Amino acid sequence: MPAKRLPTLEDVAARAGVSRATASRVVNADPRVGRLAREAVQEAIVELGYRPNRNARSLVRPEVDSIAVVVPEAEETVFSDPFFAALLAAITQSLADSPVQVLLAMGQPGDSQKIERYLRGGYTDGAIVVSHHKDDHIWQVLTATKLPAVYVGRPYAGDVGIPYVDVDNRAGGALAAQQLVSTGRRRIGTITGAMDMAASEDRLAGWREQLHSAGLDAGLVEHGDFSAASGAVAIRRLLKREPQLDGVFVASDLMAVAAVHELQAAGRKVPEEIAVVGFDNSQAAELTRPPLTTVVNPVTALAGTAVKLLLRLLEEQPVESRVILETKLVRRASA
Amino acid sequence: MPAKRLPTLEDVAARAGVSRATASRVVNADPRVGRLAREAVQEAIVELGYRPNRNARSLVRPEVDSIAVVVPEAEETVFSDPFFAALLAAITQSLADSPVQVLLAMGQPGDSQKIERYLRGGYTDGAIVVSHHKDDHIWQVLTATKLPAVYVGRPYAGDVGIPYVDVDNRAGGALAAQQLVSTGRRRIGTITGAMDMAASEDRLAGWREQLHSAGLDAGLVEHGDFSAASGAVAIRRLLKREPQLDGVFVASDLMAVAAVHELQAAGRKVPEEIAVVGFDNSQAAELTRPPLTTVVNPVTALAGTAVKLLLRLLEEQPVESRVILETKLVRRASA
DNA sequence: AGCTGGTGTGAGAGCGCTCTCACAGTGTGA
DNA sequence: TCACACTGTGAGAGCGCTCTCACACCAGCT
Repeated sequence: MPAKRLPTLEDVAARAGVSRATASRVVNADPRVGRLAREAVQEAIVELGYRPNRNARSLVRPEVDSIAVVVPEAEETVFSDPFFAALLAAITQSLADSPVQVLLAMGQPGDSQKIERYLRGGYTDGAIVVSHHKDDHIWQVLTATKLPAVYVGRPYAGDVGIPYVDVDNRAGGALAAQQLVSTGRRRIGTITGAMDMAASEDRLAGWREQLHSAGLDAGLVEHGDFSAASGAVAIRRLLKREPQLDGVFVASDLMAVAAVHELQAAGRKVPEEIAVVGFDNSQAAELTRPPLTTVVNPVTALAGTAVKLLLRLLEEQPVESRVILETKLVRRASA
Repeated sequence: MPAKRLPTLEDVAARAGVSRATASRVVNADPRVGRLAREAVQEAIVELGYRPNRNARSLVRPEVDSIAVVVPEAEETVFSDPFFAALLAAITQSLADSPVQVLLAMGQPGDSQKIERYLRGGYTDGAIVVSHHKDDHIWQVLTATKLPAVYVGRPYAGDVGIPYVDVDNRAGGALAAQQLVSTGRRRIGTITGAMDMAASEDRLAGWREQLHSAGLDAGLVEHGDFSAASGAVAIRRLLKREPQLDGVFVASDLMAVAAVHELQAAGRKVPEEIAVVGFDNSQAAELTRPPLTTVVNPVTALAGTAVKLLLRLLEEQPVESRVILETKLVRRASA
């Protein structure tokens, strides 16, 4: 029930005493308009409070005007997890100078229906999917509707015909393990992320590989879910299983910080008695005591690459089917 | 250059051997369609990867489909400041069950041009403006284009004809001061937020009022800008001006946590030697040591009310011109 | 047989805009 | 003087969709 109809270009044109075409030219800053007509139109726009109808414009001039950032996680998680926050900031940032809008689509990981409906609904021109879980069917929707999309993080299902950017998680896990091994740790555990995500698998695989080649036991694995709480629980389990634990690789800084607190509460000195290596190199890694040795997750590059790939996809240009970014270890006090 | 034209409803209809009208009915789940026709259309949709064109639909059926959350702050700030993060999460959350999309418009506080262009551009049906500064002209744009909008936080310019929701910042400041006074503090300072924002003014006014009525000096004021760094700087200045400082009200938890750390680094015991009261009751207030006594900023209610008001505005229903939410003090260890 | 009402379907208008095309008006050079 | 280009403007088609209206068809009644 649009009680008061918004002013249209037609109204503006009528008021300015010109044709709709001329009014349109003024709105779009077309230079071939006479001084008088231009001023009359501009005046009419102000008087009527005219605001172009984006839908009508997009209908006739089909340009890219929005991309969705899809995060199949609960809203609180998205805004409180520093990795997502940083990623979102970086994505928005890298689109700041373009007229492309960023839409945020979130939702419980279990219930991806809402997101799927969203993607099918034609709300957006393209999608960047972050934090993909094993069980969601997002990629199938993307494929079925041919919606241009890019994943951040390798899709669990493997190559599904959608390009992705990822950090070399396997190498990262190996780097972390190597740091622990090379500083003389011998009873090394790991706390993984949610195991329905490829990143968790890869980090674990890298850690395992490295321990094996050092001839160490790679069985001290506990599964977290990337949340702080799960990090605390996991380290307690690990300690119970192996009281002599002297090193641990934690698959995210958020969990690592929680684990360190837990260790300190249990009277264990970090790093003297037990070394901790995190993953992400988030701000928390720097601020916590002791500062966290951690594997760099190059969020800005990840976001930038994803945006670049998607924009190319939207222009129908060929793109790499995957881009793997290198990682490195930042040595601080915790290991 | 749309090389491959996307399938339209016309294409679907042709493939299914029905009219466009019938295809449209199937897409919109209109029950008055025969079994055969329905199945044929559904099949055609899958085969063609059809996805409705939102613009065309919105053109003819003008419904609310997106609202913008406008935050005139830098992207990093928005995602790292817990107040914004919580507010965004709450806004998104309260729109989660409606088909309304949330658009995020951010930008440097100084340069509100980008945001203004955005609001004028007809990208959205309504706006929730958060963190309004004295110098931005956002409200003028909103008024000029008659874009339905709601402010979170009293607009600096006062009543500008745009409804707003706010917490009672003045009462909050008074509450904080009262807590300090009533626990025997006598040399009480305050660290304000950015002074080009109404919230900062109001919190300061409440604090000042309370000190006056207790017969205490209300001159120990240092200005921050709501960032952690500014909190640290301000507390140092305060200590320099008044080494006997025994209480301080900090206008946000983020600054308060930084101030506490700074105090501890300077060897002052909190709360024994100096009591600290924050504002926001963010998660950090609970987690920091000692836990922060702080004034509650009811983020969820703020967000919910703003959304409710805006939706009513969009339905052309009358709304209150302002809603002021009550606040209270949460007593923890820091004061 | 004719009438009524319900059901499924199609034709076509029109949402607000852009853009092509045509054309009037004004110089400019042969 | 006429042909020519160039500039500014308007008429009108059409983007993909929804929705009204009309109508064909069939059942069940008189």
